Amino acid sequence: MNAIAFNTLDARPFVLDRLPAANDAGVRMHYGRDEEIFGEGEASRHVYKVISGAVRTYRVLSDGRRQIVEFHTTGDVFGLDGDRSHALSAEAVRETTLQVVRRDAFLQEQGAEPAIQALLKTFHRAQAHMLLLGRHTACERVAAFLLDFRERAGGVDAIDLPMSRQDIADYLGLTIETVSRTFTQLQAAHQIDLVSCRRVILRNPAALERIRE
Amino acid sequence: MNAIAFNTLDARPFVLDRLPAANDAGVRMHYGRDEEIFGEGEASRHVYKVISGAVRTYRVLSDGRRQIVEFHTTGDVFGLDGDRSHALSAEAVRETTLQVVRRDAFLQEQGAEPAIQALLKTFHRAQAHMLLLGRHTACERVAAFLLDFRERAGGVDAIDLPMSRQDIADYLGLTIETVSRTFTQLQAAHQIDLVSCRRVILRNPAALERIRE
DNA sequence: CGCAGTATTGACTGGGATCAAGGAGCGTGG
DNA sequence: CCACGCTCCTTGATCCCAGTCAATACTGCG
Repeated sequence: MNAIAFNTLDARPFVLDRLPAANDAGVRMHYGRDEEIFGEGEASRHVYKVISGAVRTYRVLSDGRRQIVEFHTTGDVFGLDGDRSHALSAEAVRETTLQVVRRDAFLQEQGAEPAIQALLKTFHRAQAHMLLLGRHTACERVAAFLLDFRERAGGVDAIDLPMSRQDIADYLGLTIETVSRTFTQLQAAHQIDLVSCRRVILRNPAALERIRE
Repeated sequence: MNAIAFNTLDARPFVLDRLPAANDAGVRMHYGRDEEIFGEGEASRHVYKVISGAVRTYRVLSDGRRQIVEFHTTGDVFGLDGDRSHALSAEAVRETTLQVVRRDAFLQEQGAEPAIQALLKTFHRAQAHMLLLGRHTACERVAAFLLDFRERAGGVDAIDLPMSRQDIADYLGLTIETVSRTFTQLQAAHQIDLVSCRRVILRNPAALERIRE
């Protein structure tokens, strides 16, 4: 009853709350492109692990600017933003499958060791991203972004970006035009190859690392 | 013996490692202005709680730019940056007393609940700071900074900043000149009063909140 | 084919960085 | 007590990177 009363806008948490409590391993959920996973201000009852696909967590400021806080890809855990309620919103960047577990179960399982490890990892990512946003040029940000996704792809030099230019811009604290221009520059410098706008080949990762610092 | 071999540059960890293991509540340490608490790359064996004073955690980039990741004041816990070794350096902003506990003891105590809470708090601060650095004007950053320290001071409108303009600049991702100019602007707009360069009175916190958004 | 959404490119603007000079605070020593 | 030197802060002038505005090109899809 509670779940119905507090979730009239969204059927998903309702479904989850009805799951047998014994099922601590959680449940798999599927989301389509741009589908909302949770919204800022919603009660924070679950933790999510990416099985496949990609997720963006973000915040929209009062003037409409959007800051993407993090992209989560296969294996990443997210949803621990905020205390009792979410400080961020989360959406699927593309077709995405998630493992969803109850937040309290996740934080308490097995001496909380997995929870702490996941939290530490997310925290360290956030710190790294903060350092990037501090005082870096557009070129440094884009280079760091590409190298990050190269690493996530297992070190392969051909990357398929799941997200749009707008997503990248909002993640790096730049405009879509600046991101586009920077890609073009890097291509002109023979450091990347833009096969299509979503498919990038890193021609010279070492040079990108030098740019990133 | 281990402790001596691996800490010839710094006597402090040596001292800590020699403490009886039974003393899980930790030990108090005192640091003078600008004194290093730990350095980037050092083994990450302890967690710190601020008893009094203020601490900055930061990273110096290869070109000399410094990004201050966070200021820690009374009650804050820090030192969980990095996994086995510190990703950041930490220094006392001014005379500071810390409670120092062993990292493993801290992460395992009482079902790890306090550790998770401390970690979540630091994480949420990092997220908030990231949002600030994303795409905000100098004015918005400074306003947010002042309101943050107002809150830390318990909501009093007269704030004594423990740190220099350079520290503030490196924290907000601005230059010292821009920080100074912004303070001057806010004073001209009667929103703050600069009694001295370290002592600020917030004349109109509501206006600052509007600037911050 | 035409349409809509997305990406690229160009011209111009502006906020903050940079370079440079001057002022304020403060401890030290005569 | 003041003079001196040092550090930190403030102010001014100019420059440049990225934002803004605008037009064009690309892409996928009905």
